[in-house]
Amino acid sequence: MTTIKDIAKEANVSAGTVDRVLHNRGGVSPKTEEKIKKILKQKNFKINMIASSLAMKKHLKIATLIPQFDHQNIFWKSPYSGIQKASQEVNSYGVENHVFTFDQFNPKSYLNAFKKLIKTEPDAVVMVPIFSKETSEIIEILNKSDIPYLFFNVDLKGFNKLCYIGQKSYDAGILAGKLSHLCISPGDELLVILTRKNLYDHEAVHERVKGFVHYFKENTPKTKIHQLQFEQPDEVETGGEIINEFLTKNPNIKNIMVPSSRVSHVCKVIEQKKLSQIKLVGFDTTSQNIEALKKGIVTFLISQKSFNQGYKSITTITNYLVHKEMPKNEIPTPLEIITKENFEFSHSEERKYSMEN
Amino acid sequence: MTTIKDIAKEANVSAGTVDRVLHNRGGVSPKTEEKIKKILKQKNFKINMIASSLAMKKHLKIATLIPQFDHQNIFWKSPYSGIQKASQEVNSYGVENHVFTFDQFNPKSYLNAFKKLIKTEPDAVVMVPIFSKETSEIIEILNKSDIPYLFFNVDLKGFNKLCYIGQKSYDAGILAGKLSHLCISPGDELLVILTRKNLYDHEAVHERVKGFVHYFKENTPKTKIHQLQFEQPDEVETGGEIINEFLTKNPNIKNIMVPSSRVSHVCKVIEQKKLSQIKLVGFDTTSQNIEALKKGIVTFLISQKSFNQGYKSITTITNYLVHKEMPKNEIPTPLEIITKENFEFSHSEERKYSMEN
DNA sequence: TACCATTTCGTGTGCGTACACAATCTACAC
DNA sequence: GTGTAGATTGTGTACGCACACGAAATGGTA
Repeated sequence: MTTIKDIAKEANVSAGTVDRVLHNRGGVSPKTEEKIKKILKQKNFKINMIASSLAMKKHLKIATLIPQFDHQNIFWKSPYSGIQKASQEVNSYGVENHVFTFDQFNPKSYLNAFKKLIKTEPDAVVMVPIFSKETSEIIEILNKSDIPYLFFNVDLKGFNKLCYIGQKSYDAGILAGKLSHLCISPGDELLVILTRKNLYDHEAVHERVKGFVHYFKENTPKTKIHQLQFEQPDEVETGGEIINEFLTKNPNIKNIMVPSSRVSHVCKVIEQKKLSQIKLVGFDTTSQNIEALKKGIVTFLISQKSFNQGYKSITTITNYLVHKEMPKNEIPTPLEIITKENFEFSHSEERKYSMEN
Repeated sequence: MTTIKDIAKEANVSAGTVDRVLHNRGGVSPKTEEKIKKILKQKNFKINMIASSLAMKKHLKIATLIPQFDHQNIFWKSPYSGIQKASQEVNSYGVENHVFTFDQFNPKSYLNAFKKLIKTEPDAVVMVPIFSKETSEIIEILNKSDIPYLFFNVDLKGFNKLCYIGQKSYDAGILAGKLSHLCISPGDELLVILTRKNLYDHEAVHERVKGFVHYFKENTPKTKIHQLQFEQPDEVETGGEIINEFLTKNPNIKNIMVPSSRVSHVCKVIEQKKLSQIKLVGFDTTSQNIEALKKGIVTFLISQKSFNQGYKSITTITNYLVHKEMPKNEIPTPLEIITKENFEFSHSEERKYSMEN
C-alpha cells in the first residue's frame, strides 16, 4: 500500500507538496506537479479514506426533518431507522445528525420543527418536503445561510437541492400495472382506491395512478379501470360499505390497486368472501402490509426501500460534506417487488437494526 | 463525541488503562476497571472505528477463489465486480485481496488455482466450493494452517466454514412457482428445462426445481409440470428441435421455467410464434437475460444479487479479521424479482461500478 | 527496613492525512 | 550585489486509537 510519504520520497518533495497536488490546492510549480501526478498514476495511488477523514475532523452537523410515525402512520418508521443507522456510522467521521419531526398533516408543525432545526446551525439539511408552500419559505432561509440540503422520499421541483433520493412514482405505477395485469384474466376489471385526497403524497400517488393507467392503455386498452376516492384521511376506515357496495355492483373487478401505503387498511374493510376472489396490489412494506401479505390477502407490494432511502440520504450528504463528493441530482431507489414468498429475505438489514435497538 | 482521553480524564487514569479495559487486555485492578466501565456506559462511549483501524494497521491478506467468466459464462462477472469494489474499499483498512480464478467445468483447474492461492499465505479465504471432492482436500489444508474461510453463492454442508453467503435455492424455487402460477390460467401446463446435468450447480438447480414443484403441489396440485433435461453444457444451443417438438406435442404449455441462469439460451432456440404465447421465468440478471427481459421474451427473472454476494463476502471476512466480528453462519441474499418494468432501478450500483472501470 | 516479585498503570510512538505556519527559493528592481 | 515580494516547498502538529515499554505502586518476605 503506497502512502503519501512514499510518493513524496519518490518525487523528492515533501508530503505537504503531494497533498497540495492531491487536493488541487495550488501553490505548486507546474514541473513538480507534473512529476508528482505521473508518479501518482504510476503507483496507482488512492487516498486512504480512513486516515483522511481522521485528519479532517471538521465536526459537522447534519439536521434531518421528517414526519413523525405512530401506530396509525407507521410508514415513517422505516426511513427513521435507516437514518439512525447511518447517523451512527458517520459519527466516526466526526459528523453528527439530529432528527426533527413534525406532524405530516400539519403545515404549522412542519414550520415549527424547522425553526427548531435552524437554531442548531446545521452544516447541511436532509428533509422530506411535504408541504410545498412552506417548503419555499424554508428553502429561502437555507439559501440565505448557504446551507446545502437534499430531499428524500418526496420530491419537489424548482429548488436547487443537492439531490433527490427516492422512488420514481410514475415508473412504480407502471410496475403496479404489470403486476395487476398478471393477476387478472381477459375481461376482468380493475379498481384503484385512493385513500385520501389533497394531501402531501398526492403528487406521488397521482403519478403512480398515471403510470398504472398508462400501462394498461399501452397493453390492454380495453381493460376497464374503476376509481374510488376518499376525501378524508380516515374515511376508508369507516367507509367500508361504500367499497363493498361498489364491488357488488361491479362483480368483474378482480384486482384492486391501492397507490398509497394503506392497502392493509383497505383490505380490512372488505368482506371476506369478496376478498377471496380479488387480488390486491399495494405499496410499501409497513408491518401491517406485511401481515396482509403473509395471510395471502395482498398479492404484491411494491417497496421503495424507505429504510435505504433514509440511510442513503445521510451517507450521501456526509460524503458531500466530508469528501466534497457531488451526488447525482437524482438517485432513484429500486422498485422492489415483494410477495409472500420473498418478503423475509428482503428487509433483513432493517429488521436486524430494529432488533438491536 | 467522547474520546478515550475524555474517559481517562473522567476516571483519573491514563488513556492506556481505558484501552486495556476496552479490549479486555487485563492488567487492570478490579476497582478501576469497574469505575471505567461505569463511565464508559454512562457516556455511551463507542470506539471510533476510523481511528481504530488506522492504528491497527495489521496488513491482512485475503484470497478469493472463484470461477472465471467469459462471454459464454458471463454469470461470474457480477460477483467478481462486487468483490473488486469491496476490495478497493477495505484497502484503507490495510486489507488486500487477491482473486484466483478457475474453469468452472474443470476440477483440476480448481485445485491448481488453489495451490497458487495458498502459496501467498493468506489470512483468510473467500471461495465458491464448486467441486465437492476437491473442496474436501482444500479445506483440510486450510484447517491445518488455521486459515478461516467462507463460502459464497454455492454452499456445501459439513465444513466448519465461517459462514455461507448466498441464495436459499429451495425458497427461490417456491418463488419461481408463485410467479409462474401468476402467468398461467387454470388448465395450462408448465415446462421446466434443465440445461445441463451433474454439474456444479446441480444442487442449487435441483433445490430450485424441488421448491417449484412443491409450490404447485401445495397450491394447484392438478397443474401438470413437464421436464426436459439436457446432459451436456452446450446441448441446449444445438438442441432446439427437441424443445420445439416437445412444445408442439404439448400445446398446453404456457410457461417455461429455467432453473439455471441460462434462460436466454433457451429462448434463443424456441420458434418465434411459440415464444409469443409462452411466458418464461428464469434466474439471474446476466446481460443476455436482461436483453431477453427488455424484449419482453422473458417475463420474470429472479435475481440473487450476485454482485452483492461478492461484495458482502469480502466485507464480512474483513470485519471478522479486523474487528473480530463473528458473522451469522448463514447470510441469505434477497430473492429479487426483476421485470421489464423495474430492472433498470435494480442494479444501479453494479452498473455504476462497471462503468467506472 | 530493605528487597524483590507482581500487579497496576502512564508515556510515547506510529498509523496516513490535512493544514497552518515557517522556511527557502526565484525573479526582478535597484 | 543586495533587497524584497511572491512563488514554492518543508515542518510540525493534530486527529483518536493500539500497543510496547518501562515506571510506579503494591504486597509479601527476610
